[in-house]
Amino acid sequence: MRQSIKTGTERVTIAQVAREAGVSKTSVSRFLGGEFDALSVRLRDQIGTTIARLGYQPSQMARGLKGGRTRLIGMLVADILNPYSVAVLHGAEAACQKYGYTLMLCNTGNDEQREKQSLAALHSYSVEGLLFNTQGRNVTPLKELGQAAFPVVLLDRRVEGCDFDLVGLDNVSAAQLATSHLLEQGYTDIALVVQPLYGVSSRQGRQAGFLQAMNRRPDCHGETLEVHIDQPGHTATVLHEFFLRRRNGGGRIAILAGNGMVSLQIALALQSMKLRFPEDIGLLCFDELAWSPLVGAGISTIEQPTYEIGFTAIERLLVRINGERSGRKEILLDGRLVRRGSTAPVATGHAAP
Amino acid sequence: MRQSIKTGTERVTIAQVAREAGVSKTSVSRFLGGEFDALSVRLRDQIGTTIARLGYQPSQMARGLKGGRTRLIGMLVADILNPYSVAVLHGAEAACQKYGYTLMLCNTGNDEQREKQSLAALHSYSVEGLLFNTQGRNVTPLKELGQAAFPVVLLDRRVEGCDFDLVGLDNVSAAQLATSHLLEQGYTDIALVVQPLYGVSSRQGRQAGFLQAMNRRPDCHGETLEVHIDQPGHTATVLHEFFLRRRNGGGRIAILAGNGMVSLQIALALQSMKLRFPEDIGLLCFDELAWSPLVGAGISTIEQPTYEIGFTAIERLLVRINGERSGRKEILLDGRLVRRGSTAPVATGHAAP
DNA sequence: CTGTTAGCGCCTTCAG
DNA sequence: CTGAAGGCGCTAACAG
Repeated sequence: MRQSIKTGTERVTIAQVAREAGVSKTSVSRFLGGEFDALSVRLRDQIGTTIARLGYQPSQMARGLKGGRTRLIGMLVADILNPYSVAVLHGAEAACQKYGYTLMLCNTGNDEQREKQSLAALHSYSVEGLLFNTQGRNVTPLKELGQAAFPVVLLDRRVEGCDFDLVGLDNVSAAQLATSHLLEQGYTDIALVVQPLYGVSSRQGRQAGFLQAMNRRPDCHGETLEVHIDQPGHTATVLHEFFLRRRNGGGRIAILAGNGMVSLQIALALQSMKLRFPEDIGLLCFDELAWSPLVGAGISTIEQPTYEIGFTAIERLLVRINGERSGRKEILLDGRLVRRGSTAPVATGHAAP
Repeated sequence: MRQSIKTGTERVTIAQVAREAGVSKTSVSRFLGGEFDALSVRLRDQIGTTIARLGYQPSQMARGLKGGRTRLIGMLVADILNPYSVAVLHGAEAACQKYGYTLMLCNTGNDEQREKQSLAALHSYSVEGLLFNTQGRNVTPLKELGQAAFPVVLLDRRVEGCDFDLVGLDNVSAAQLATSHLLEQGYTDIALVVQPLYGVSSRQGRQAGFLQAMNRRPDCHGETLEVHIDQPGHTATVLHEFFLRRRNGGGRIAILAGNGMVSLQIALALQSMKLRFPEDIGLLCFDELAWSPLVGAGISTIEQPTYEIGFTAIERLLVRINGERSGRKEILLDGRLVRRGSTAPVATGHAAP
């Protein structure tokens, strides 16, 4: 006879519904499970009415406890401040809503310790599966999941030694597309600017595509520049050195930014160096951002189908959750080139001041 | 003796730990609950070792079922594509991680139907509290929560007829700050451009601050422009009309953008109208965005302490969850003016082409 | 078609 | 200090 001190919201239970409807809990449970062919019309109506009247909602906790169907999906994001992650999250959340799942979100901030803790947290809630955008280093905890055949779909970044499904961009093709575009526009000295390659397969893929495209043009020069974007001024320094190194070669210089975070740093660096694009330097960026059309004459980009990536990843995960046991599958979606002023061909050599 | 067909990850249970450690489930439970003073050192060690060896993690589902402490917090976001929401989410997620909670995220896309469904979903998982960034219209389901004294903290937007706590920007002051800045810089014809005011208290607050500041300057002209940013070209049209209407008044025109989403539309519109700032028009935007420094001579902004808003909101929610019953509390944080080129005072009347 | 009986994994009295 | 027993809300055999 104790009163709940907590909220006053006494949760309506299946037992209450059963009692008020004058039936057994089992029947109510069947109703909830949609087993209508196992219920007389009379019962069905009584139960339906009572549920509506009481505003009853089954507890997913209790349901999950029994059968393991928690209808929960965990999502681990390497960096929630990265617009890419958010865009993918958007698609994933939409898919979850469509299929009746709920997303538990953890941001790891590219930290392996937090990644591990978050993994533990999600596990403790018996999520049915995981969408995983890993930070890349020290992936032992992930591997354990793999051995346990736990449903996991990787986002964007592959993990060595694990045979998880993956959904992401076709990085090699996209980078080829990007590089070819720059070459076609008459750029001859191109720097691919990326965050540290180590451990991040998508960056490596983009580099591979870049190199392949450059190799077809021995008359042109290509190099990869690694920048630490959390280190203030680093991008500007690296860029400056590159520019000094190549400016007198007589070629036309361009930069290919490896992702949206890098794009921002590059745009800021170019601004501080007073370099305009495309007059002084060509610029093409991975990731279409809200502001891509706005800066200078507009920045050309490789747009990723981010919403689709997130949505597809959830669908793939649900397939796994529903028991599919086939081999590892990679779903690579195509990037799209968005041409803007920053890669326009400049008539003649327009010298910087 | 049935094998789990699902994953092969046979969940380690408290019973297993108890058996292997040669103790009772109760003792293990005490260990988990931190009741060490009720355990002999020997037991404590045995249990600790066994837990570590088995990699046991208690099921939050089962825990929650019993006592209601699910350690789950639901977050309802009006629009995940709004950078503001993401920034707040960032802070909220960090706070959750700090305090051992996990976030269940739902995006309502500013749709009242989805808001209602998401609410139901979160409820079914027995979240202990809710962070709520409502779409504003039709708030009956929210009110029911209020009557049940369920812990809720509102983000950014107030809800009429509910006495929930709220964390957000001090919109009135921030708008005064913004408007004053424009006036000080010599702008005389100012348009506050916002999304529809109806039902969204933060927009109304910003308008109030704007009007208050304008009223102190009867020699200047201020008006509020509502735009529908999902309607292509609408912002440009409204802006164009405003510009035509005021350009011959001899005053200096400026725009105050009501939030980040609007800022983007305005920047695009101005670009298509070939209007430069500050030469042709002044521009000040609510919400500091990654690209604010990049466009034109840089866009002046009112920066919100978004991370802090999210973090504080969680902390406030936890206070409520832990039983605080005091009256409604509003925590309003201050905005910060970031001066850039877009509100620079222009020497003389610089006519547009 | 319907209800009874057992748990799911954990916490919480209540006895030793 | 320790453990046995009961129940949280729900589902899943197993009988009728």
